[in-house]
Amino acid sequence: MRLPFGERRVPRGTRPAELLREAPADLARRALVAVVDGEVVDLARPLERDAEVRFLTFDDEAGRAVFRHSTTHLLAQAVKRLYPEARLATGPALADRFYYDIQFPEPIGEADLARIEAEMAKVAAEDLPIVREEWSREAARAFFAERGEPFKVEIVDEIPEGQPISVYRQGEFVDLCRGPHVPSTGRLRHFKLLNVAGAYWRGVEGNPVLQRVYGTSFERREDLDRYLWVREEARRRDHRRLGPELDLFSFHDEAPGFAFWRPKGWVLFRELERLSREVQERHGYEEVRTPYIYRAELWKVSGHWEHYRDNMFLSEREGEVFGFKPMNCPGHCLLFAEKVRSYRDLPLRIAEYGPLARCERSGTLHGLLRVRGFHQDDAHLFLREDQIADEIADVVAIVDEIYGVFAMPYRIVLSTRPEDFMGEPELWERAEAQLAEALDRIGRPYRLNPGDGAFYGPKLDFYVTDALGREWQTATVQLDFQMPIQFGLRYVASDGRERTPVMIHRAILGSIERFTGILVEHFAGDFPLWLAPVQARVLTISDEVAAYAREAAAALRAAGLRVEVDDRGEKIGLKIRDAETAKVPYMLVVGRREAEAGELAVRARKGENLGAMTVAAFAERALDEVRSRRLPGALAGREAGEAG
RNA sequence: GCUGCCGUAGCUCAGUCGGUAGAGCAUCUCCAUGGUAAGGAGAAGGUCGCCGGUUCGAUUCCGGCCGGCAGCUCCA
Repeated sequence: MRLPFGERRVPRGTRPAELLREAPADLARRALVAVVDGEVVDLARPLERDAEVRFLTFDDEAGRAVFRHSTTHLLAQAVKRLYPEARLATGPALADRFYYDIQFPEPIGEADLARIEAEMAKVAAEDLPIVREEWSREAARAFFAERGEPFKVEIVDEIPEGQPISVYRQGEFVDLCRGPHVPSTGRLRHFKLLNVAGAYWRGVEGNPVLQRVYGTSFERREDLDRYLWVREEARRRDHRRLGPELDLFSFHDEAPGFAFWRPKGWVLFRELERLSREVQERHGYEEVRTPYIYRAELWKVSGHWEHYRDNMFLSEREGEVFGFKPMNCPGHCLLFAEKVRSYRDLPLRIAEYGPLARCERSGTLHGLLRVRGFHQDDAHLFLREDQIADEIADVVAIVDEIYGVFAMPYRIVLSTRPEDFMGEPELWERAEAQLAEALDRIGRPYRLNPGDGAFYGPKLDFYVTDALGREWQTATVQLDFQMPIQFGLRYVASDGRERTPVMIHRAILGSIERFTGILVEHFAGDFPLWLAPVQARVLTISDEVAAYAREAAAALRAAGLRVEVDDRGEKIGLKIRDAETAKVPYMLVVGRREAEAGELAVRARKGENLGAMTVAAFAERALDEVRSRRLPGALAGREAGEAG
């Protein structure tokens, strides 16, 4: 046997667990499962031949999956003890959690989770060995039928001929399962049941509705605590709570899926647009504004009619159907086609920030993160095929610039041809290869996500990581050979012949609505100064300095800062508290002393006292912070750019 | 869209076993002019999501619809 800690000769039938006796203590203690010639198996699975044997711990993604999958069995066993009538369906591990779909005799609520959890703790304390057995189909069928587990019987029936049917036994509990599993229930100490939701058996509408019990588990207590803290913190930062609280935006029943931007939120929105314009102008983009509503004819040409109609807002007028645009590309194609284009004009980069509308299914709407009306920092690039790699490199450079500003690392995913696609498969393959090649050329790693491309082309999706370590899909770059053909777009090549340009659809922030929602949660409302809707608030100590306060505020506004005055007849403590709650970065306290000296007593957020300074000195300091788009303390040192 | 849950004042929530509702915060008025996270007093504020049914009477029970939440599915 070849082991990470050397080679060993052992008799046939030796178990990986036995090999661990000679392993370093840390590995021996932490190993969860073995990998024998690439196959993940139980530590108790006898070795039949010479092989390379490795061990997985909780540090390995696959190890964590096994660990959490084993926790689902712990959950199932506890449930069967408490509710013998419960019928088990399936219980897989997710990226950071697990769930088990269960049909309870009576629906349970989240209040019941603590009881189940307590029972799980008992099973874990019993430290029951988890043992694999292989059964005949008949035996498995009979067993689960007799135990009143119709879902398990159904699964048994669907296991292909020739594939072994394995069950795992821990104490009195036996579950149908492919495995592998950790060696005993005692390994699973740090777990937490999170929530209950409904789910159809096999995820098919019309099937019986089961209750999906979510939970998570970790090897170490502190990692579980950290996970739960992040969850709780995410709840506190929820943009749906903070947004209205900070006076940024709101929603009304009258327009489901469409945000109302209040003045303060709109400041944020415009600052993001400003950042985008600033960067893109430097990269040779030209901004346009095209119509919102087009005849159905256009959507038939672009392919949206066939592939995207269900998501479009359509209406009929004078016997004709019109559609509100869900994307800008067809409009930009019309613009491109207006003139005879030379190869010298390419790449032509057309940007637009106008409104888009997509009729998302009602159940998918979610605050600003998923809306029906939104704006993108959208652009369409028309180029020659030989310009693809350079142009993609340039787009990635823009991504770096923009996400660097927010200290958000990202990773890239390449999505390929979906089932519902347009055009010739060969063109798709060419486009997919070109995207991969462009990334290779600038040395950017990426992952593959087959079948997830847009209907007109493969794409690169950028997943950014926020301050809580959560990932969000934001930027997207889509390579499209189809639409230029559909629209009959041409340019005159250097040899005088007409050729079809290639198109790149790209957005960096993505939906600005969505991105604002992400930022609210990323910063927990504590925006960097350049984004803060109110950058400073002048607070008066008594009525007699109100005039001076207004004067100082006017001077700061004239300098280009967003400033409010709080001259209410309240105590300074209350005004500080209110400004702190509103997350105003600078509080400028003004009393008789400051009024006489022409100064401001500057208090930064979180109570830091910066002392008294003149109005001009504060303006200079603040403007410098705005211009540099500096980040607030906690994020300032964070690694930006690529996450690999 | 589907399943489950929810919808009472601007916000957070209590309450009515069927007899048209209450607290805190916010708002307004008055007193207090107070130096770094809540000064005091008073007032005003609700077609109890919408429509229908049952009932002498519905915010409460029933049904439908709308919206929200957790998921499923889908995705910027």
